[in-house]
Amino acid sequence: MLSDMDLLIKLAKTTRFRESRITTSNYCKTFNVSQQSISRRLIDLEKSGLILRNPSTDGIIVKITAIGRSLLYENLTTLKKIFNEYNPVLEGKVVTGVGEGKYYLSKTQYRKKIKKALGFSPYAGTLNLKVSIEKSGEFIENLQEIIIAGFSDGKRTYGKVYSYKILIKNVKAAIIVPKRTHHSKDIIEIIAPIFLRKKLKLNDGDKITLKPHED
Amino acid sequence: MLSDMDLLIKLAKTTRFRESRITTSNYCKTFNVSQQSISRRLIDLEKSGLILRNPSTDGIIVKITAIGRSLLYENLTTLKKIFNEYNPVLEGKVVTGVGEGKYYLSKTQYRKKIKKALGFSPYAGTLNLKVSIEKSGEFIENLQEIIIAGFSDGKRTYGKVYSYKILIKNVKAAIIVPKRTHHSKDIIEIIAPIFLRKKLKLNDGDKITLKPHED
DNA sequence: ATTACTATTAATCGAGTAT
DNA sequence: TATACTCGATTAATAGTAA
Repeated sequence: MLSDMDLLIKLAKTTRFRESRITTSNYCKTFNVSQQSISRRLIDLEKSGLILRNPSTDGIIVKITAIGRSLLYENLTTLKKIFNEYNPVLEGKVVTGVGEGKYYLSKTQYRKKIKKALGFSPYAGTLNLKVSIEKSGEFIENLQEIIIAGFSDGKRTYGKVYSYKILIKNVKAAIIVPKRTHHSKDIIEIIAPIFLRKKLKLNDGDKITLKPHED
Repeated sequence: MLSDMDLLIKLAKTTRFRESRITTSNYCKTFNVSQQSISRRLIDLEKSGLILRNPSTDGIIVKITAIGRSLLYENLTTLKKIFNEYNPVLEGKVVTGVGEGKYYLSKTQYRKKIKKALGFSPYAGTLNLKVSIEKSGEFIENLQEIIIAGFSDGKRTYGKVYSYKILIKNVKAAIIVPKRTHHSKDIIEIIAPIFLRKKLKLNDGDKITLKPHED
């Protein structure tokens, strides 16, 4: 039985994510199904948003979409994890903070919740790193998410904060992402039990590597 | 639609290739199919030799077989190739030849065929490397196979030889595997247009790295 | 050559249920 | 509780063809 993923992998092998001409009669040989089936399944893949398709009497111009590509990449990551070949790191460059992490860390209730959730009392400032949006997205996606619940102090409500445990030069730390800025950004904020800038002698522009940290 | 690979990946994620207890009712939730379908599909996977299955009224003890594992690994390699993350190398240790390559290279007809197939006239000896059987198997499996046809000289017939283009310290060379010894061995034989031992100053015990070579 | 529609056949799924 | 059988319902695949 031919799965979507099988067909998508075959497409990726032959098109390499570029606009390419294929024919259903070619494909049906490799999967040992009918020409009609390949035709229908390609239409299905298009309906699912995994490929773009431009059929003609001369073949079909296909291109794997970003969604299709990320589905394939997700599969790759899964298989790497299965075979213990997944050792992700994230490179970042130290920048002077513009994030709102420091504000959050000034609230006692957040500090208490962070201590409970992450196991350390955070230093009252964040280390800000400039990163590749794409790479940080992928890195963070594969970390275990720990949610710091929001709260209300009577005057206003404070939103939840997403946190992700990491190691930064063997110091246990965490990336924090306030819910209201929970979208891809090129600056990430890091909290730690110590003043990272001082203890690790970091200056603006220094490159640093983050690793996942699981207990 | 649930494919064998989807189910096998899920099994690999939860069992990590160890004997583990699962239940069909648990699995059907993640795939959004019926309990009966998971049951039947697991039986199918067993019939295909991909898993071992020991059902009871308390669940099913499953274990992914070597065949199942290699199918998953093949998928990993395919996806790595798609995302250009596949840069295989093979480490070997120089040993004094015990292979039969030299005999083959003494036959003019083989030499002519090699020149035609690989694009170089081979030096009349082979460089022998001791390698890990498992790693060399995987390395060679992923190289393009070029067959040097066999022939007959009237007295006897000479079998075909499999060859695989490689780079050894940037020298274009090839692994050769005579058909009659075409099984996993811990010694591989390399031919090249030059006397590798002399030109690369190699001695027994020296470690060397092979890379694939495509034209 | 193609792609892909329609009608028919084949395979797969799931409800009910035995064990 | 499990697994997994039978069998009717559903879905997918193919043959024949139109475009």
